[in-house]
Amino acid sequence: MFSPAKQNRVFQDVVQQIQEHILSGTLKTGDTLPSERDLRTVFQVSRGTIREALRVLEQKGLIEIKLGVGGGAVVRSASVDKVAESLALLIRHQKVSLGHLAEFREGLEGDIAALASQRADTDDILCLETLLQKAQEYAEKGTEYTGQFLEADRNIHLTLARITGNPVYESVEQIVQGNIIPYYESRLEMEARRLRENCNDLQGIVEAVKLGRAEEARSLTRKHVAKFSTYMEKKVR
Amino acid sequence: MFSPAKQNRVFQDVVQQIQEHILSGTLKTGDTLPSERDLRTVFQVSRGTIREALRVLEQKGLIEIKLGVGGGAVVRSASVDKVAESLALLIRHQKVSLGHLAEFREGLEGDIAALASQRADTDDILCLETLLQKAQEYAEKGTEYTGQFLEADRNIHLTLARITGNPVYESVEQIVQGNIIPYYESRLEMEARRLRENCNDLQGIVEAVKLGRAEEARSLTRKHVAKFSTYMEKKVR
DNA sequence: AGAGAGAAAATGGTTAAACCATTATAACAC
DNA sequence: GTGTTATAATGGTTTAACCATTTTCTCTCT
Repeated sequence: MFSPAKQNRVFQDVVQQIQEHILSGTLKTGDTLPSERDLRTVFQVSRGTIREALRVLEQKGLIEIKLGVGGGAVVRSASVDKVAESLALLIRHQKVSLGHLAEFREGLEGDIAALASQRADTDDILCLETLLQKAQEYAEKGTEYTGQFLEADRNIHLTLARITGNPVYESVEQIVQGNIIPYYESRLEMEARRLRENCNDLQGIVEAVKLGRAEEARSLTRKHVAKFSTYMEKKVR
Repeated sequence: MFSPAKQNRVFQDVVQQIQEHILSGTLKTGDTLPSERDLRTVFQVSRGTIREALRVLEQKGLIEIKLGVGGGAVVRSASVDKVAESLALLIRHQKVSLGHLAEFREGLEGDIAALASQRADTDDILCLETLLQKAQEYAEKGTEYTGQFLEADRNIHLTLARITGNPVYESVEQIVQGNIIPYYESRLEMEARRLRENCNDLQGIVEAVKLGRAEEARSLTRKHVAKFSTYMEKKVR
């Protein structure tokens, strides 16, 4: 029925006003805000208050600060960095487990692969096949190249996300990968046999995408991702 | 090869030190940091600098500030709020279209429904059936109750997300709904027939979840969500 | 005229001291 | 005891000053 009464801190109003103008487009990416001393007169508050507001906006990823003449607060282009950062904090605080993230990833990558199958053009396929070939090369070179293989694998998934043409999938994919891959790399030590097995998975996925078989691509991708998660669980135990 | 040289702002060092102690567990949830005036002497910096650091930590969701005697910065239990907030900012800032968000939602809700089917216990089913009944009542009352019907629909989806037991799904679901529902409500004016049709969709989904038929639940849910999106597109044109 | 050095100015970063607003606790009056 | 009031601790805000960095302009030397 009631919502918590808001704290009336002056800097929050400053944050709110500037944020609205950024989100509504009045302030565009690359625009520079007035200097702190000018903002002081605009908002009729002290410089300290202005600076607290700028710290919040900076932490939200909406602006960055440049020094010197002509410097000041510059409106940033939207990026996934801050989402990834706060998700990483949650994981370190153990509110979200890697298992939860891996499960989410399984569904996510499945949906992405299914959509990509329906939308990939010949250039996209070519790109995927190039990446696949790299992955195969690293896989054949053996376990010393696990890192490079995983990077190729990661690129294939990112490319699939790009092929969907949907920026939401692209961003979420980046966020999830940014938080889950470091764990894979530090904890997965695959045998050569596993590397080749994963590589075959990837080949099957690319093939399904090429042929436009959405549900097959989804299913193969889910199994592929789930396999990684299973390795993880064994290692974590 | 090189990474960007870090800016040496004093408050960032303060942030870093406090954050490390929170994440490492030296500072536990509920602990209170020393007062700003004490921190000033601890870190040997001015109060303004301390306050800028506290604003950053607050925005990260690591602390919250209480007023008055015995107040100060209290270590928070990490929550998904900040991830949700920054993801919502990203969506708004990127000017993600409703179509993209709706498409993402289709996959998301499908995955959620599939998982929920495998995990719902008898209490969960009861909860879903109660919500379903409410939705049916509003649907029968006609188009004046579209708002209430949509709220019931929203609750069913949120409940399914909760049933997965995966906080990632729960928060992503909340974010998507928070960014997409306002548009539905302002632009959708359903005919009575459509209301009942949607209601039947929901009934089918709940039934599939009850019987543990994951793929059926996924498929029905995708169609249900896609139907909303189609209405939207017609209205937007 | 061109190039380099250096001064000047704009701007963020930091400090210090003071006062206001809010809140818990202690002291006091009944 | 109980209710009220005073006190003190603490965050919120203001002001004024100075430092550090960076750009731009100017001047000097060749």
